[in-house]
Amino acid sequence: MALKKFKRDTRQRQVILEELQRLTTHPTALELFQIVRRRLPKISLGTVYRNLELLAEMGVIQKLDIQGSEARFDGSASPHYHVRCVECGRVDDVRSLPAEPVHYEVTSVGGYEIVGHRFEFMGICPECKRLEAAEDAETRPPEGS
Amino acid sequence: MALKKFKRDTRQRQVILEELQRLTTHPTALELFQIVRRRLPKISLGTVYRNLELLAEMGVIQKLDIQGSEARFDGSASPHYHVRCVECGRVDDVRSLPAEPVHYEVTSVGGYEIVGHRFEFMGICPECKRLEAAEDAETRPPEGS
DNA sequence: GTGTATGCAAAGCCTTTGCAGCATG
DNA sequence: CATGCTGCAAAGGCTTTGCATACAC
Repeated sequence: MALKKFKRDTRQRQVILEELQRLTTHPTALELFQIVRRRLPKISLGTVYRNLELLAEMGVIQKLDIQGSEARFDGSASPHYHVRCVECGRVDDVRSLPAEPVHYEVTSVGGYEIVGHRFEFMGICPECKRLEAAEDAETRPPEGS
Repeated sequence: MALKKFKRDTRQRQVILEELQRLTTHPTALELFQIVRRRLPKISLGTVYRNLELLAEMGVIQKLDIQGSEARFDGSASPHYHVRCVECGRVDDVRSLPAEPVHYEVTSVGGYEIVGHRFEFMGICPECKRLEAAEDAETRPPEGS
């Protein structure tokens, strides 16, 4: 759709995009703000929100509405799914699945004209699994430490 | 399992559940509050939130975290997917799909232990399609025919 | 009687927005 | 230079929560 939505190429916008694309962690606006602030100490959170919204509208990045979480942002615009750790909230990419599981099979549902879909996984990340295992090992035997 | 999470059977809880189960519209907390208030004029929004949360935890109802929308609630606990109208925001059930499209095929993703998934459709509801068609007919001068 | 649930209202969180000055094209 | 963008801070929308009281058991 609209690719030239904005007119100016500001330093703030550059850095926000750069840092987001450098990350693989799908940060929240606040997290990204804190990172960007290391390079631009004067930047405001509002500017981060405004630019993320803009870049997402342009299709340069993706805004992720992950369940039970604030908005997170993905520096990659290519369609792919995500897994969210139900323990710690981190979000990772799922690149092992095709991005069109059933969408194209379902063009009409109950009178709706389907225009898209959302699909995401909930799981327990390796780190949290490790911690759980450690806790179990600690809890099970009678305490002794 | 965790069915007896709460101790008391209050009138507020009864009415909230009754009204939610009567509806097929997946109301927001506020919408349900306004409906319930017709029967219990003194009820507070906080009570509605607390009970919805509780009932969802118990598995009696479902809390839906639909994209780009406040939380909505579904009086049915049976797993099924939803379609959200991108125009007007209404949410309907999708009962024509099995509730396990790929989840059971994906027990592990990038080191995650998968415990669930979310899947929802975006579309244009019949009503909004009708309105769009009407607008088009109005905007576009009738040609030829 | 005891302790959970309620009503009320304030507070919390994330996000958006109004405004005046700044910097980009 | 014109004006889109920024920083600041206040406001907004949804949800949660502290507290004293009411009520289910």
